[in-house]
Amino acid sequence: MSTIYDVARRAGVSPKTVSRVLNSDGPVGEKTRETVEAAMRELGYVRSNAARMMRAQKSGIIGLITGAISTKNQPSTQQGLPDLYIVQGIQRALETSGMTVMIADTAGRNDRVPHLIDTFLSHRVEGLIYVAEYHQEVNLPHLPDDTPLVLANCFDARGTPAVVPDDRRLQRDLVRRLIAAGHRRIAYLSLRPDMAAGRLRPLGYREALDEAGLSFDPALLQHVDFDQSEIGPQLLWDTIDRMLQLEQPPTVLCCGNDQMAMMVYGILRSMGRKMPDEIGVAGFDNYRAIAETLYPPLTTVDLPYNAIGARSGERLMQLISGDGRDDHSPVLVAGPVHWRGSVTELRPENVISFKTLREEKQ
Amino acid sequence: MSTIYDVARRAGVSPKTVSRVLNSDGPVGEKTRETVEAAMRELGYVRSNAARMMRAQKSGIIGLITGAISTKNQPSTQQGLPDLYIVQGIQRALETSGMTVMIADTAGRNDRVPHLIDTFLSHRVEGLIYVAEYHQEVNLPHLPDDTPLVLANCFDARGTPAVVPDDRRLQRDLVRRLIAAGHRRIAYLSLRPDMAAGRLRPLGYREALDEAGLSFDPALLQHVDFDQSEIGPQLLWDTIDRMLQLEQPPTVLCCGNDQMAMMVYGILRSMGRKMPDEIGVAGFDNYRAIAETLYPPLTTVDLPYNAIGARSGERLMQLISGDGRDDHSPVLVAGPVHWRGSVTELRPENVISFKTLREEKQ
DNA sequence: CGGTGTCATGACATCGATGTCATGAACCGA
DNA sequence: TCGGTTCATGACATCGATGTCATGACACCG
Repeated sequence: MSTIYDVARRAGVSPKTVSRVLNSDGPVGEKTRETVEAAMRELGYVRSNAARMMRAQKSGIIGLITGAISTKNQPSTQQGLPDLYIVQGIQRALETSGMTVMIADTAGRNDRVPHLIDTFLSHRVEGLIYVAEYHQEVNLPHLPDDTPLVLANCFDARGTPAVVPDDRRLQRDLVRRLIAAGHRRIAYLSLRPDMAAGRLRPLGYREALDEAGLSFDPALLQHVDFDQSEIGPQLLWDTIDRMLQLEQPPTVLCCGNDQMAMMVYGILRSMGRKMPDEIGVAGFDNYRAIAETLYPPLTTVDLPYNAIGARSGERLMQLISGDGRDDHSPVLVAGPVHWRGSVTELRPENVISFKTLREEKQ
Repeated sequence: MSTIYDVARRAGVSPKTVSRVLNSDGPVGEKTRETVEAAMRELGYVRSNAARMMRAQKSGIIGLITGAISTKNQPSTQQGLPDLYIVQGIQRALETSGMTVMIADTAGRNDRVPHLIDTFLSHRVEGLIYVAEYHQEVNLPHLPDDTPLVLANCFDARGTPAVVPDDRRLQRDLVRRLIAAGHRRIAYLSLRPDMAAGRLRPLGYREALDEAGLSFDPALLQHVDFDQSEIGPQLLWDTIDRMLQLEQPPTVLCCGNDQMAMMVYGILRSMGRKMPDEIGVAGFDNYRAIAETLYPPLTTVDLPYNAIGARSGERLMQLISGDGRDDHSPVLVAGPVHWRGSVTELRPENVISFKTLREEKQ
């Protein structure tokens, strides 16, 4: 591959002049510039990043550590593709910055993280983002102080800058909307409580109930470990069955995520329940491949992974430029409710007394 | 960040000796080695890739170009996450090679590909892999001859080394299996014929019918552009409705992919058809998030994107080492049929005459 | 017309790791 | 004991781009 020297020789100028043309540094004569540009074209010259970076002491590289790529063939993924969308958002946020994003994958093994960090450091990355597959607490090895780090979709105990979903608010918004549609008996099939989502979302659920003056019925809030491959569906079936046997059965089932909702569709139909007229279903995530393809399409709330990524990227650029290095409060991100065919708006006479609530929603 | 010189000074040796410790090059005295290693530890030394690569004229970097990350929020993704799994496979294949994989995303815009290639060349990648989101023909800009390129999940007219799914064989294997299970009226809801998959898979379908001596009924093979967001579901509904009205209706519906199958589940149930007893459904891709979560679980055939990635990685390493540079035949990859609850094995008395076929399947 | 500035260009050093060659010490066999 | 060998180490050049400083050619001003 040709170098700046080759170009210089061919154009009959000094390497420095070629460099000037490349970077529009100092002044270059019009004719000289053209000769040099021609030479570069003819040789198919591409500037060496290694040499450049070495001189400049800046790599222009952002390192991204994620399991997005390799963890996606678990027996059944409990969530959508959060980390993937996050990565996408990061790329979008950084593409205007001129930085090159390097992605490294953990291959599902957290013990490889230190090694990946080392590789990145050897490339002298200017910043690192660690992306978790679901909202959780993590504990990364320490980094040299001059390399900023942002945690996306996770947080740690050291107060490292983090960007996480606002689970509580999202669930609250969704339930608010269901209430505004006239629903009063709202069941919630939650994720395992050892996950951040399984802890925070029920809080939002209750918050919405409280606001509307609806009493909380413990029988309607159940944690279901639905993605255990064997007994998961059975657990889900039993839980739903029990709820439907209640004296005042729910009119909507809120699911921990869209994938659980998909499973619930099959179960309700096997039970002979008509959706959405007899019973509605709501998801969480707005995992479009599912939410829009299911029949009827799924009402759900948008966990904006893209935005989480984008905000992470922005936060990192901020840190690189030296700003907000001692701001330790996490960035919370939320998204809109998507109202689709899987939940009925109950008849107006039921809804009318909640007019105010409904307006507030907007 | 500290350099080899800092380490040398601290250890009281020359930089070259430090280099020798790092690379286990020439001989180093036991005590010297320990001193140097201690110095490195104390300084938190990490070797600079830029300098190394510059000297060595080798980057140890493989470039990956894909839309895997950004294309995943199309209104409804027509396929699973093929390119993602492919990327995963590539990583797995390359992780033992000591190469660093750099992933660049097209952000859904093919016009950015030349720019990405330039970026990679400026990093002096030792090889490139282009990953397509679905099996198709592509046309990339020319590369300098000394940088090898492999096409994954796509091919071009120039005979660039390529690794693609064996769509024809996969569909044939699936239909063979259905026939072995006793099915005779097998409908095929195919993808658009302008996609490689929409052309090749019907060939496999017919091949399996021919083998078994079953006559081909054109009424049972329909191309459905199901992922047009508005009319898609309606088209699918009408097509299925028409097929079920036939004098001899099908006993199984083969779908162009698992996502179409998911939609078909909803439609059949809305029509009041019981699955799998009245009618079976089969998919394509073994997109597990769908196939295993649907109720009942989906019978489908495994399009092994992982393997496509792995083979691509291996092929690239081969090219880099100089082997098989003039082998232009594409690598074809297939996977197994996954038999799940969405299709019934018809009663033995129906099946018995096909014993031979059934045995052959194994 | 000499001095001062601007413009266009080049010589040279530098970034960090490492290949090449040189040097000195210890060691070995004859 | 001496020439040859191996071992341990260092001096120096090199990779390609670019920052710093220098140089020569004009132009402009008083």
